Amino acid sequence: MSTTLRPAGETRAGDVLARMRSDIISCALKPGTKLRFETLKELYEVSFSTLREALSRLVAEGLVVAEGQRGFLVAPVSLFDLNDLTDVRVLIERQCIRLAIDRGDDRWEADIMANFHRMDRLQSRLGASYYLSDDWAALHGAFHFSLVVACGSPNLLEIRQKLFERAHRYRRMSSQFRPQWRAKDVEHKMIMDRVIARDTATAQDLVERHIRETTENVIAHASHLFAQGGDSFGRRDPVAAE
Amino acid sequence: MSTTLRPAGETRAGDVLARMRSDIISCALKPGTKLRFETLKELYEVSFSTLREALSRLVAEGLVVAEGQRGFLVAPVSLFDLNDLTDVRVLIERQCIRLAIDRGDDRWEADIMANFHRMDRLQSRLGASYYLSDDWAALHGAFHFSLVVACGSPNLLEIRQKLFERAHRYRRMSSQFRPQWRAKDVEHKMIMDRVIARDTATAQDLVERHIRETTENVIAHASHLFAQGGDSFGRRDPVAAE
DNA sequence: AGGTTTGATTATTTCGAAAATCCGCAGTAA
DNA sequence: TTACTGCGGATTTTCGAAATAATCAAACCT
Repeated sequence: MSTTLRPAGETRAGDVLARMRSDIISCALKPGTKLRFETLKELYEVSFSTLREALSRLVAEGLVVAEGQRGFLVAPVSLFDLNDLTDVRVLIERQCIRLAIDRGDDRWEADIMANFHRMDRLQSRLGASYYLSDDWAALHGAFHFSLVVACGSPNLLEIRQKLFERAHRYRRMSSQFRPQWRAKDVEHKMIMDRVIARDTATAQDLVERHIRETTENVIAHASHLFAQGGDSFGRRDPVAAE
Repeated sequence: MSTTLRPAGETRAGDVLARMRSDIISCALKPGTKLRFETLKELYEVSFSTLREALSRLVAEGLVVAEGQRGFLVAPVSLFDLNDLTDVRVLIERQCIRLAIDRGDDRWEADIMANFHRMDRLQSRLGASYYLSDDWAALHGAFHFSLVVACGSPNLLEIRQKLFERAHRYRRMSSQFRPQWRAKDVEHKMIMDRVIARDTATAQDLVERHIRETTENVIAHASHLFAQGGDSFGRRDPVAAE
């Protein structure tokens, strides 16, 4: 499971939260799985209350759903959710990019290049199967984050981060079946170039295409996974007020 | 405090969650307040673990912040946060309106009119101080929700709802100092008319103005409250990655 | 035979005590 | 005086058992 071995720093519940989040995103805990307390207690070596706290927070992040008095389960995946998620991500990411280009300074530009370089180097070191690596995924996430960090909006960044993580779960679902990923590195370089050139419109369009094409790839390679669950696939009730 | 007395239906933690959320939004629990467990245990008549679960969820909703191993406190307010919140709300709400107008059907239109009517009637019944009423606030929330419910995006609606609640806290902060609110009902009617007429551009602009003017009113009447806390006011560190 | 109620089993939810951690203060040394 | 260190009290965090609710199946009634 998760290889995070940092007992210090924060609370134990916070540690379990981070590990569970990682395990859900990486699909070590599969979508739709019932989360039984006894099982989890063994897996993460903590007690009921601590688990409950971690689960509660994951519910609010949308990675776990709570069913009345019938426990928790890993948030199911569906074609509908993936498409909806993609549309919302495009909206948020375009705004982030726009603001970041408006407000970013030299230090921001340098940070982007540094992050790209690290991602790029690891990519060539890992070869064709880089997309399976959790380390690469972390650097990939850091690169995309560095592009928008200068937007200056904590709220926007927080929303973006949660959506990014949920989307990562879908990417991860499909990656184990995908023989080879397309040349994302070229796209990343183009996005970086347009962002640093402060070419807002083009940068936004490139990022939107980047997101949408990834979603299309996921659907092409992993859509058969959505049907297996039985429930929660296809169109959801659109009047799902909270 | 909260007058919600429905012990049945959901779990006790869910009940406490709802009551605390209500109390924070209505400023019965003031921004920046330290949330001591002993105090809360008396207030809500539950035990540590149950409180902890409710608090954890509120953290993820942005209404409470957790400080390492030093407990929880009601999320502080600040001019910076209010402005940021407003900008993000405008982005989200404009998109919701656009999609709802695209996708809404007759039933949706009827629902909007019904909600407006209920809000409008209560408003005239309450007279000049309607903005102090929690009941009116609930109907006001329901009206705005009905405008966008047809957007068909669960993710968008969920984000919108959380932002709306956080904004409501700011509205509430200022309402106790505001001698009289401007004629919001006229604005609401105009928004409804343009939405039902499927006049997307105008409806979006009206909603944006509605949100921004409310924020300006809050700042005009309650900005002095932001300074009292001492910390967390004015510009925040823009590189506040999570 | 089909459907419903009852009761045993399993899982979740809640509780309050015990362990771990933090904060303030006094005492000491530089 | 200022900075560092160790103790006492208060608060948070964690734990596992007890209470509560849901599930499943067998027996019962229609």
